[in-house]
Amino acid sequence: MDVFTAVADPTRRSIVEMLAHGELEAGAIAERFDISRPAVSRHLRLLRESSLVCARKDGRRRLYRLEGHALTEVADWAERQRVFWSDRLDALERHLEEEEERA
Amino acid sequence: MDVFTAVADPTRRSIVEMLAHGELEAGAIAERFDISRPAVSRHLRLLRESSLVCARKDGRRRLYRLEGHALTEVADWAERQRVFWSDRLDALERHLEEEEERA
DNA sequence: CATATATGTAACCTACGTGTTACATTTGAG
DNA sequence: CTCAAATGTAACACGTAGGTTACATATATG
Repeated sequence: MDVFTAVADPTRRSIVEMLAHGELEAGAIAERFDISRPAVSRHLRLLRESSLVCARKDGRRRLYRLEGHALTEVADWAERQRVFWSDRLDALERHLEEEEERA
Repeated sequence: MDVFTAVADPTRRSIVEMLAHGELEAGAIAERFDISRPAVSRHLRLLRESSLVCARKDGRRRLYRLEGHALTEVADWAERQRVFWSDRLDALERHLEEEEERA
């Protein structure tokens, strides 16, 4: 699964947000959702397969943490398109659009 | 449809990339894909509904162009998570350095 | 006005993603 | 050794996304 698809799911985005603040074990992640633990486990696998997170074993627990690279891919793509777009517009057009948005 | 889901589809990402370089009419977009025109038309509608693009009529053609905000939403989210993550990583490195100093 | 062109909509089909429950696997503890 | 805890996997159900073809809706043009 590619990174964009991985991040399209709201549950997986939430997991990414959790892990952005630090390492968490699978159980701790699962208990923050209303869905079943296997469902969360699947999301974690998809996040691993898309390289958004990685996991390490600690006894019988698995500790998940965020992997920066994949996130950068998303941010960079979106930012690059946005830059092309804004370069393409001249200052006047941009100004007029902002006027319309305020109206 | 939310922006993340909109951007998860490779066809729609290609359309966004095309439009980042300038306005295009529906037909010009459609002919660059192997799928049927109605299929592309649907993608365009989804992109409109998620505010990634907007369209204006010009005679019997419809000219599509990129809309900046929605893209920014994606870029900002990804970048924000990445920053939290790297801040967290810096903290860990600092912690480990302190450990070393004590050793 | 009649017709062709450009585009979107509707109805339908299929594949796939996401949920569930039941089971397997690993590992710490008594 | 045995058992419970933590986690992942398998099999299945089901909704929805995305493809197709057929049709509808403007709008330019002869």
